Amino acid sequence: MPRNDKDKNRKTGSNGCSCYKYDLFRDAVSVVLSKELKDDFDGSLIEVPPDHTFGDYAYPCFSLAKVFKKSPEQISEEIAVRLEKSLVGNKVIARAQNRGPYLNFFVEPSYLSKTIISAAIKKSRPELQKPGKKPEQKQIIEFSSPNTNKPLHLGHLRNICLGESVSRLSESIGNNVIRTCLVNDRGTHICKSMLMYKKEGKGMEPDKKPDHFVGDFYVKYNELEKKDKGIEPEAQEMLRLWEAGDRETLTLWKKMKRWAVEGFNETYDELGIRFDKFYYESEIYKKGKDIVKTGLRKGVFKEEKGAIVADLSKEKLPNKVLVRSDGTSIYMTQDIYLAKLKFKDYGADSSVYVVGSEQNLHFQQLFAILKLLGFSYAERCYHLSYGMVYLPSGKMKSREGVVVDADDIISQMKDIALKEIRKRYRIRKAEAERRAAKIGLSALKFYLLMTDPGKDMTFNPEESISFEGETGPYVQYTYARASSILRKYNKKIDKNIDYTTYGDDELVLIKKMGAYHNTLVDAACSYKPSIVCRYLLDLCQIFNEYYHKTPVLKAEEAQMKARLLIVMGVRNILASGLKKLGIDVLPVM
RNA sequence: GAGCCUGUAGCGCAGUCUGGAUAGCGCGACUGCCUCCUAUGGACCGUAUUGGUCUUGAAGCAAGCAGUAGGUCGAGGGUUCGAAUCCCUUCAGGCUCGCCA
Repeated sequence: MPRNDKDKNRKTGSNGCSCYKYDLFRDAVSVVLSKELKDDFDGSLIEVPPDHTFGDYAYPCFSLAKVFKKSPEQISEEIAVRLEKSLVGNKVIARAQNRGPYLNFFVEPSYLSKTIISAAIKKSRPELQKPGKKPEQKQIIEFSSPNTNKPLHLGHLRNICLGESVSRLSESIGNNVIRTCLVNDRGTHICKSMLMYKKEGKGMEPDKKPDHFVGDFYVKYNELEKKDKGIEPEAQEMLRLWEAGDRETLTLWKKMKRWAVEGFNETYDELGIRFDKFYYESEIYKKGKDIVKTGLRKGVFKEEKGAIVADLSKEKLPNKVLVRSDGTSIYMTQDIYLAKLKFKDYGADSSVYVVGSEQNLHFQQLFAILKLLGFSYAERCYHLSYGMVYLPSGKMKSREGVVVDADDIISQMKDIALKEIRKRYRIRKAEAERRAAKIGLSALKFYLLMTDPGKDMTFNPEESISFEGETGPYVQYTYARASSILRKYNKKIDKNIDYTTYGDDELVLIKKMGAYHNTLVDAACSYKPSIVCRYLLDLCQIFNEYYHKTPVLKAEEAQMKARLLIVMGVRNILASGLKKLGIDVLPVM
C-alpha cells in the first residue's frame, strides 16, 4: 500500500506509538498553563521555539485572540505577567516570558540537565523512559525476499537495511519482533538459471561464492535468449517438469537452490542479519486456492471466464484475478495464504512487509482481499514501501547485467575504508581490516537509510563512500572522539556532580540528548530509520562544536566532572542510535 | 486513458501528516580556525614482542569546527491574521493498472 503520509486511508501499520511519547517538561508547561487558561488551553499547541534563546517551549497565543478579543501580543504579555507569581517555587519551569504573540517557557536548567543526563548515562537504555511498561506486541517483519536464481543486489541491500533497522526500532519501543524472509525459489526465472547450468554447467561445483555461481548461469541464459528466442519454451518446459515433480529436475533445483541460499546466508552474516523464519514460495505456492474457493462459495469472489476474480471496486481498486481459468494459482493466491499462515504461526499482533514501491498496488489489493474475506488481521497488515534505487547511469536491470551486486558493494566499501584508515593510522593489518569492515559497512548502511524510505534514491558510489559530511563514519568518528576523552580520563567517573555548572552551550547539547527518546518513538512508529539518521547527525554536529570549543580534561575539577557526564551520555546515545540502524560501533578507535 | 508517489541552493537531502517567530543540513566553492584528532621532538614507565604515560609544540592535515556566497520551496490560483506545509488547477519525472512475480 502506498502508506505514505498523505494516504488518508491509512488504517493499519501503526506501532501505537503516541502513548510511548514522553516529555515531562512539556507536561509541566501544560500543568502551569491549564491552571491559567482553564478550558481555553490546548496542549497540542505547545511547541519548541526555532531558536533556543527564545525559550524551551512556546505557546502561541493566536487562537486566544478571538476568545479574549485582544491581540495575541497583548495576551501573551498579560499571561506572562500573571505567571511571574504563580511560577514562584515551581521546580521544573523557571520562568515564562512573552515574545510577540508567543509565550515562552524556560525549564529550570539544573533540573533539566539532571533528568536528561541521568537517563543518558545509563548504558543499556540512554533514552528517557516513562514509568510503567507497555504490553508487548508481537510483530512479524518480512524483508529481503531474494530470488534463488541470482545474488542479492543493491535494491536488496536497501530492503535489508530497512528491514533490520525497522525491526530494531520496533524492539526498542517494546515489541517482540519476528524477522521473516520469503524465499522466491520457484518460477520460470529460477528455471532459466537451472536450464543454463544443465546445458553448460556439466555438474560443476561452485568455484566462487555459490549464489554468484548460480547467478552467472542466469546472466548466460539472458545473453543466449537475446540471440536465440527458441530457448524460452525450454525454460517453460522445465517449469512444467518441475511442477509435475520430475525427479531429475527437482534434484537439480534442490542443488542450485541450496547454493543460492548458502550464498545469501554468507551475505546476511556479513551484514549482521539473522532471520527467525524462512518461508519458501515452493512450499506455499499451491496453497491459498482453498481459501479462494471458499470465498467463491460464500459469494465473496466471482467467476469470470473460468477465472476467480475479486471485485475490489468498493475499495476503489482494480479487480484482481485470484485463480487462473486453467485452475492454477498466481502470486496473489499464495500471498493470501502466507498472510494467514504468518499470523497463525506466531499469533502475531501485526505483520509488516518490506517490499519495493512497485508493488504498492499488489499490497493494496492483498489487504483489501483479506478484508473481503473477513480476516480480522487485514487491518493489522502494513506494507512498508520503499523507493527504487537508481544508479547515476539509470535503473538497474538484472537481466542486462546493469546491476550493482550487493557483495561487490560491500567489499568495495571495505577496501576504501581500509585505504582511509591506513592513510591515518599506523596499526596492525588485522586491526585495520577489522575497523575497515565496520566502517565500510556503516557508511553503506547509513547512506541507504538516510533517505526517507518512501522516496526513490540514487546510489552514487562516490558519495556513498565519502567519509566526510553526513555519513556513517562521521557519526562513528564522533563516537570515537567521545570515547577517546573517556579513555584518556581513565578513572572511574563520578556520577555525583554539580548540575549548576552547565552553561548555554552545554544546555543546547543536553536538550538535544533529551530528544533521543521521542526520536526513537517517532522513527519506530513511522517506520523511518531516516529520522534516527537525521537526529544522530544533528547530535554529532552539536557535540563536535562543543568538543571543539570546550575543554573537558583540561577544565577545573567540578566542571570536568560535569562535562565528562555529557561526553558519556552523548557516547551512549550515539552507540544506541547506531545500533538501531543496524550499525556496529567500534569499541575504541 | 486512470491511480499512487515525487518536485525545496549547482548537486544530494530534512522540514509538509499536526499551517506560525529569520526555510535547515551536507557535498561542491571561497576564507579562516585547530584543543581532548594526526604527526614530530623531549622525559619517564613497561613488555618475549606490539607498547603506555606526561610534556612541549615547528608543522600538517582532518572521518573536525567556524564564516562567506548561493532560494520565485516546480508554476498558477484559493483558504487564512499567517502557507514550503491545507484545497483546486497545471507542468515535469518515477512506479503501477484482473489471469507476471
